Amino acid sequence: MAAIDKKQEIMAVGKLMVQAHGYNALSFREIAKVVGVKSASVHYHFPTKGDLGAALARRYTEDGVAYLGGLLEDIKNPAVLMQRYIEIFRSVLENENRMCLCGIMAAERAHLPIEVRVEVGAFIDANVAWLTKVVELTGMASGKVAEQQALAIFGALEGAQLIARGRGAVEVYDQMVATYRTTGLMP
Amino acid sequence: MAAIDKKQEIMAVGKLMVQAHGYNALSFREIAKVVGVKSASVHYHFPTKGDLGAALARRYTEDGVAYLGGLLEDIKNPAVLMQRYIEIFRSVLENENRMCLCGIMAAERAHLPIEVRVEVGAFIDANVAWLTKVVELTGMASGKVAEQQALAIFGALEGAQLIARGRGAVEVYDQMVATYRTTGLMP
DNA sequence: ACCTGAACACCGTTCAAGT
DNA sequence: ACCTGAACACCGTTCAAGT
Repeated sequence: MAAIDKKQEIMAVGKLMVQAHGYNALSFREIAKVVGVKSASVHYHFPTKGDLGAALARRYTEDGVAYLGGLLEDIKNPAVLMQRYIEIFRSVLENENRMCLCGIMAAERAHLPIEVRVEVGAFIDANVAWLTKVVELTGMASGKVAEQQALAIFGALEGAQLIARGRGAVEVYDQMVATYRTTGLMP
Repeated sequence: MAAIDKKQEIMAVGKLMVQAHGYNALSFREIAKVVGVKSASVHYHFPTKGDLGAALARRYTEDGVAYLGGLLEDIKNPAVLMQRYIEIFRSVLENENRMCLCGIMAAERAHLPIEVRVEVGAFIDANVAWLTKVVELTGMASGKVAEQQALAIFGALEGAQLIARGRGAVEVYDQMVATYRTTGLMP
């Protein structure tokens, strides 16, 4: 069988770099070393760093959407759905203190090339859309109000992940989520 | 009168750079150009980039603590105190879409030098301590529970600022805060 | 179609040398 | 005490040249 596509290898290596240290830690020279080519070759596949970043974010969103869509088909209980969603954010944190690829990019968003920013926006939109459905399933709210609550939930979880990561303690994430729940922000 | 201390000038320029684009956008060569010296001279005042970043964070925390302390003395109504706190985050966003200097650094925390990380941690601690007092004033909670709620509020506001900034829309911040309030996360 | 070497303009950092 | 020039090892990017 043929060797794995260089393009796929580059994306795999790049994804880990971003999750570990953010977009600006993406290094063409570093990727080249790991993949076993020269940095100019990486530019052949992804002309600019922005192209690579955008490709990573787009792929990540596609995978996430597929996964969340599956959950929505399999599970009808909104509390369980939310629990699963919370666990996604948690498991990424547990995995070498990484962050959701788009979450960390959202944090860097201001100094991101426009093409990456667009993909990160698409990720946020997809998440809020999914959360809106879950909120509606709970009967807590519907329509515009449900969407607003979904956005608030997303923002709160992003913030919790960020701070827990800064502390290097998953327990901080758990604690914050627990408070979000008891205060009624999320089911 | 003598020219302003070069060290102070460097810090003033550096502060704006971080608030606008984050820690990694801090450039010794760029600062040197603006201040009118060579980059090696900036290193004379702040040996490493970490030293400069830590100094900026420490100063920012000191100023913040002084301001918040003043609020606590002048205002006894916790709802008003919280309103003021929310407005601080909001006004920074309005000011050229900047972010709280430590907020943006908190987002970058994972790839920050340790000495900067410590200062950012001190900023978070100071904010949570202040928020804990406000929560206790409301009578919503006290002791450990109040502290947990304070942490949750801080994280939620950070998240809201982050996302609103990404969107480039202050209204998103307002909307999220409104939801935090109606759901009972904060007074 | 894919890769490379070499160059360009950027970094932070170090250090011997100047005043 | 404060500043500088020059060097070092890093960036992303470009491009003519190779297979």
